Amino acid sequence: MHTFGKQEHLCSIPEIQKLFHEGKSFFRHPVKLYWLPGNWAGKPVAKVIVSVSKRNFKKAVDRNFIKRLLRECYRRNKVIVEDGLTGKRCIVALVYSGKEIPEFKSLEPIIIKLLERLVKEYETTAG
RNA sequence: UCAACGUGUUCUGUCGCUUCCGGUUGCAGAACCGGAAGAGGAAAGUCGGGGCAAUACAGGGCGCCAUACUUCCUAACGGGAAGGUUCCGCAGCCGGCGGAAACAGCAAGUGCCACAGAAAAUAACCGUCUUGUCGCGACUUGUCGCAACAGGAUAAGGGUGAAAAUGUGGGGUAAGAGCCCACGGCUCAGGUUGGUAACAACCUGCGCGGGUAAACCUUAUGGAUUGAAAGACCAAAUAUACCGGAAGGUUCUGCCGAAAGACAGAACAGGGAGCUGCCCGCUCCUUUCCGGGGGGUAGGUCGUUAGAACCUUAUGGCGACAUAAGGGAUAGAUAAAUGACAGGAGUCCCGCAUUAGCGGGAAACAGAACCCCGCUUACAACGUUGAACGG
Repeated sequence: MHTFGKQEHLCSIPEIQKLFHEGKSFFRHPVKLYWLPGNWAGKPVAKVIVSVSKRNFKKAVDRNFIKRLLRECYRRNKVIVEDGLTGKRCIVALVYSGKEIPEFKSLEPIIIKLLERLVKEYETTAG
């Protein structure tokens, strides 16, 4: 139910490059969300990648921690996307662009808002 | 306080991640269930060295780079062990202890040495001594003294400086000087003794040359380059060299042929692209379909986790370490797993009580990326050991 396995990760290099070059994005401090509609036949509704800038966090420990938080937030709230976009497919990137190490409790509501907005935007652009 | 070494919190619940094993369903791709394992002493910096891999490579010289007291250890190292020398510290000397060293050569050549100083390396500014000329003075009348100018000798004294030409004493001399002598210091050469050696002690002899090689350089030794994104293999889609099969407008020419026809070339038609808002026009290109197929992209598999490894004991060695015997072993990700939340336990700190206790807070440095051996740097708290001496 609340799984976040390998299938739901976005791993293909060309797809990632396409997402960051052509994808639409919106921002809610301190996380930026990129997205594009996908067109595969398989199971997951969304493939997700998380990213933290090396410029803001020099230590690998800090970057790993933030990525784990982002992944955890998505895992707990991905029902929003699965219910909102049944039958559709999309690829998503969550980029942390803040400069301080966040806490789980403050980060989770932001992710919820972002995912709700993603569902709305997808419906207005795709029809 | 400093230095060295060691340890580097832990348990339960809920949800979740990666790998492996087992089971169920399914033709299969997969899905689900259960179980096991899952970051460090530095995983870091990527600074040495090696394994491994690819490429290059007759042999030699020059060049370039690295290293630089000695012996030993090691697969190897710029690492380590033991020892030597010099310097520093323990208020002075000797011993002892501790620490530091880019510790081969400036006595092979070349260069450089700020400021100050006459001068920074073929030393003469002041001073000291002396010769000549001219002048002045003295008197015992051809000597002495003083001053100026010109020349010579001199490294004893002065001041400058980080550093000024071997130190002290004596002789010597016009004044001086290793010029000579005594006792020292240092360099080189030779020898004796001890030591594997660096070196130390002593003896003899030539000598006295300032510093600087993290200046060029000289000597000796070593050195191919790249780096797991190395490299090996499998390989969708799309385009396609090449091969096979089928179909392939009209006319003319050449060639083969009796003919049918095949091949080649040209023109026209057709198709496509460009110029343009459109037409005309001009330029360029020229079969189509099906099958095979090589290289090769996305992606995947291997490399890829048992290794010069670790632990214990014994033996050898001052020691680094070596040898032998025995023992325990599952991290393998790849836009990159090892987590989040909640609640305890232990440790430390603060406050209140100062006997149990209560409340609050803190837990560093830091995240495997082919694998090893080192070095360097970071580090809360706790534990162990050592440290400022003798005559």
